[in-house]
Amino acid sequence: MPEAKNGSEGGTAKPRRRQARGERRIAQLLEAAANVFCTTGYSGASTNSIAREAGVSPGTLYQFFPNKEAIAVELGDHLLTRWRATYGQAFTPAHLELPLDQLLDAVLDPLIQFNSENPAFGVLMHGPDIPGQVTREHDALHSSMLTRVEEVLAGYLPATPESDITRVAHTTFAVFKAGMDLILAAEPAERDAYITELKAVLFRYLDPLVGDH
Amino acid sequence: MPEAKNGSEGGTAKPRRRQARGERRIAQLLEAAANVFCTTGYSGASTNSIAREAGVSPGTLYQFFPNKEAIAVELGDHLLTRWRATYGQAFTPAHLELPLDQLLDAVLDPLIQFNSENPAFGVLMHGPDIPGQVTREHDALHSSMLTRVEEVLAGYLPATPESDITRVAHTTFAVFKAGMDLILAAEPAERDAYITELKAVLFRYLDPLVGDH
DNA sequence: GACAAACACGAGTCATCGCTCGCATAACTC
DNA sequence: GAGTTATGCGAGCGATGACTCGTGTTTGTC
Repeated sequence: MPEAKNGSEGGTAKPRRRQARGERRIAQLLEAAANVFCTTGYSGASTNSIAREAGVSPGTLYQFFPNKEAIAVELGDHLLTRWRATYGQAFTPAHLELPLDQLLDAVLDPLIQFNSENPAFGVLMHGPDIPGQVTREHDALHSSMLTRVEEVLAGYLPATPESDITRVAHTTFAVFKAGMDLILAAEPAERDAYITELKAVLFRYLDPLVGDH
Repeated sequence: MPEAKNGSEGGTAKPRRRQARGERRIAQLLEAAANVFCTTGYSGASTNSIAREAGVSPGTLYQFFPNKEAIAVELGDHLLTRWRATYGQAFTPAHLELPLDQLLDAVLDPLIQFNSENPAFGVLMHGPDIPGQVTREHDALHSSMLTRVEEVLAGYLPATPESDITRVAHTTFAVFKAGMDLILAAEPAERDAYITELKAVLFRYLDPLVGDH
């Protein structure tokens, strides 16, 4: 993916040298944006409110981002990169050798932890009013993860038609996401119980399919 | 619930006689609003776009609704009323006597059909940018349904602590909603397969709990 | 210290959108 | 038909929010 930090213009946009102060401001603004997006959603978040949350003026915000969408894109890129790393670890081949219950622990725990620590991820990826570019990047990631799950399932279910496997993968994903929302919405004291419950749903769903492995 | 069609004023707001033409316009506007809400979400829908979709002027829209929120409230009320009827039927005591697999068929099929025929319901009930009144009414409905499910579960699981039952009910709901989204997003040709898949998830989740009943 | 470039500010501009208002037409009552 | 009320229109008002611009300050370089 080409690191195109400078708006949407193709060619050689001026790469404007940043000072350390500027880099700090950018990080500050992105964190502020993550907070505001979490509480009000994307379209509910005004650029002025993001600037205020970050403790800077609107003009300063536009020193670093060409428009509101670019903030979401940049934040989405950061989160997406870190998410890719997280799920890359989660799907380690060693994990996939485990029996289903331990496999679920090994795969889900890092993913759950990531979403707990980065609630903006869910908001930005699944919100209804998100800019097109973020949606497209998320869709690409989603299908690559889907393919990964399908490959794993296909290993367990060699005789099953592809369309069935795809459906099971989609269903697994949807259940994970629903459980994730439940976990995030639960009181901290309840979270572990809901994590266990999500694993139970997926275990009982997948165990009969995986069967004797 | 008091049928308060006239804005939010408490007292005796003038009940303004409607002609048949006016009732037709209202229905037309509500249907237009449902369409626009489905495609752009609530906050993305401009009152002008709703009026345009209905083929009337903005002024005409405000002849019948005091403000944008009232449109969502009125539409939400209609859908909520019909939904209550639907799930009242679905949870018929006779259905609850059935073995789990048939119980799931009997309960879920009407609910799935309703959501398929009224996609605005899901958008309005679960959207992130919905006016407070709709949210509150939906929350009330949600907890009443939750209670209903908890009662059923408590009948099957007399020795289980209340907090566990609540968690199972929440989880069941979340899985249903996720499956519903999947069904609505699927190609029409795929829908039946996804309906079956949703039932499979819930059956395998609940069967070990319900056990020998 | 001198110069340039990056950073910071916040009042102001412009477009959008919820909503109003004056006026015209249609329908109901007598 | 006369009077009244409901319905219909669409230009325009006011508020909001994304974004700009003129100006001043800090940082880096020589």
